[in-house]
Amino acid sequence: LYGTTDSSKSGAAFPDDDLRRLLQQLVRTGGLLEPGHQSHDHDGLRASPSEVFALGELLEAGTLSQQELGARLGLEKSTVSRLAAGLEQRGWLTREREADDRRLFRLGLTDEGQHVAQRIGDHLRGHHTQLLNQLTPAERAGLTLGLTGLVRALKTHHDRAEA
Amino acid sequence: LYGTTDSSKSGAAFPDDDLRRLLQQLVRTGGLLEPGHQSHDHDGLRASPSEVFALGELLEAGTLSQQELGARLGLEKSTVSRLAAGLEQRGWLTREREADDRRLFRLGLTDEGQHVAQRIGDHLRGHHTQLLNQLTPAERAGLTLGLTGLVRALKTHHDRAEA
DNA sequence: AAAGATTGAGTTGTCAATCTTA
DNA sequence: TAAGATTGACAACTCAATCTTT
Repeated sequence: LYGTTDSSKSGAAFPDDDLRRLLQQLVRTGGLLEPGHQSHDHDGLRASPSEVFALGELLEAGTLSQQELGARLGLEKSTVSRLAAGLEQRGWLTREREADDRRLFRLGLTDEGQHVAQRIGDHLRGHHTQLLNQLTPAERAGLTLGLTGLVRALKTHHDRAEA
Repeated sequence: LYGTTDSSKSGAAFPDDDLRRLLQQLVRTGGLLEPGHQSHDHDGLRASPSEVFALGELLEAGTLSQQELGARLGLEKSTVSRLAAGLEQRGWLTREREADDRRLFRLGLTDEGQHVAQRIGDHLRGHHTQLLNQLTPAERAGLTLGLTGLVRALKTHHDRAEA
């Protein structure tokens, strides 16, 4: 995309064309989170990718406010609001007003929610492991190194835009 | 996500936890295509990420059917239908029924569409180059190697699911 | 039938405006 | 005022059903 054609016009010569192409392919194939599907079955349990992530974050953190969850997920507070409402309705999540500061909701997993999070987490782990096992050790090492740098670059870019 | 907690339960020990965490961060921060924004301004031109990609594909390919464009973009034919309609309305794209087989639309860029594609392409290239310049050479090399492998793995996974 | 494109319904997200508590 | 959460309007998808040409 925007790769081979007319590199003369931009004048500068972009040496990392290959890398850019790869990123685009990656984003498009998407498959990192089992793609295309906007929702997702594990053992008969249905959850959207964001719901899956949310359960994972809560399993890891114990309890979170909606804001905190939103920050971890990279989602708007409004999205988190509806997300949490949905999970609550399915009985996977509890929302209790904080005693100290009643503006906050404290989100936590129910017993069933923990069970679900655990099952889905295992499923995802397995899927990812299977994918990564198809890479050579050198590819895995390179990916780790490269993505670390890329995340750092994106983060500074993002932070700069906020200020 | 699903990383530190309770690795005992799955029994197998997942050695590539770091890599999985990185991928998740990447997907969430998203910023590869200038994130968060669901639409996107360049030089006063407004286009969604998919529209940007579509223009790029057409610039590269010359003409495409909607199916072909959808395949390259990883989008449903229905999405492509509305996408193409929108670009046509803005005067950036032409849709002509194929003479040989009138089921197909042959999509092509108008002169203005080519101009826009060129400008946006330059902008994107610049953005990506700027990002990648923040990486060390080793990180760039690793990223290229690792993503090549990952794209391959995702592709085989995807192909297997189709069959 | 089968293949390309379209249309309608539902999901997941954003952004902007509002409500509520501090 | 401002911070957390909610609501309403809209965008960009997917999926399933349909229309049109082969």
